[in-house]
Amino acid sequence: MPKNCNFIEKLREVGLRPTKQRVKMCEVLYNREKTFHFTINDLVKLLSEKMNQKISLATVYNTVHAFEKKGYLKEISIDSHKSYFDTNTSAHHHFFDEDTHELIDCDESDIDKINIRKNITGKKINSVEVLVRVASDNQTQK
Amino acid sequence: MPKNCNFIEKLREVGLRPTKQRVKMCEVLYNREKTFHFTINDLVKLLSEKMNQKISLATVYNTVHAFEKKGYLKEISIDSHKSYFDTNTSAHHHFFDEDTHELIDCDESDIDKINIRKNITGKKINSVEVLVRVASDNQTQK
DNA sequence: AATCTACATTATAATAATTCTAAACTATTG
DNA sequence: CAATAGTTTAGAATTATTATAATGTAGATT
Repeated sequence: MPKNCNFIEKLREVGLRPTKQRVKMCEVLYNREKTFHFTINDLVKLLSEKMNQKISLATVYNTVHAFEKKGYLKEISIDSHKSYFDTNTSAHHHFFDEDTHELIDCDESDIDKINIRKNITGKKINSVEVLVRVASDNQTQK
Repeated sequence: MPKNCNFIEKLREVGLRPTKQRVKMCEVLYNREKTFHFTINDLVKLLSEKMNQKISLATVYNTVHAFEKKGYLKEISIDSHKSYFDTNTSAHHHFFDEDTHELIDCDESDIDKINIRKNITGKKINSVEVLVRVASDNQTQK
């Protein structure tokens, strides 16, 4: 979703009613310069603290999953027990900072196109994603 | 850990006492032809059903984490809310079958070496892993 | 081989993330 | 502006995991 677009229209386009909770969540998620990586907990905090918007936890879960299903959010796999989401829904790779637990997007140019030589009969490739784990240079490796 | 090796010795080597629970878990995990991918739940089931070994859930968690810390197991990132582990602890890539939720190892030859051009100041790369999601050919894409 | 002690195991309680439920609410349709 | 189908909500339920504290045991010491 582009920044400062008509969120009401964008929600209607995919068959989601533009409730005030959903529109507010769109503003928080998409009105930013860079793509946003977050956990549900991050988002709830942001909504309540920064926007003093009291949206029920269940609604945040519902909405994030609705946005994901409609292609407005993407879930990212990290080995924690939390789900991370990304407002950049295009196929792209990530760095994960193991010190700060922050996700960083990779540009197209950062990693060459991955060539998969393996083929599994009857299965098609849905996505190919690289996760690069980084950590502070001056510390013992995990 | 190699198949049919001296598990008692292997445990002692890394400072873990070879208790009967740990040795039994070694047998279940490492006495196989191919590498084994599992969740804690899979492992508990295997231990109780196939081996009729009643090992407490807490011990399974403790032991899996102990084995991981000592480099005998590796955690794999999948977007589920469960942790997946792999008896193959070398750096390697995976296929994830979204239909069956099964993990499949990639051979060295399946994917070219990944070249990372991005550099984050003060951070070193700990690992680079590719996850290829596959699904049945004749179904609507997720 | 009996004893000691630090490490392990265990059942159970606690916590954390997420999902479910069912009642109250609201955006849209007619 | 009433009907209704989709939403929101608080709170309960569920699931995965970790903590606790009592009991058990491997390996060292006598």
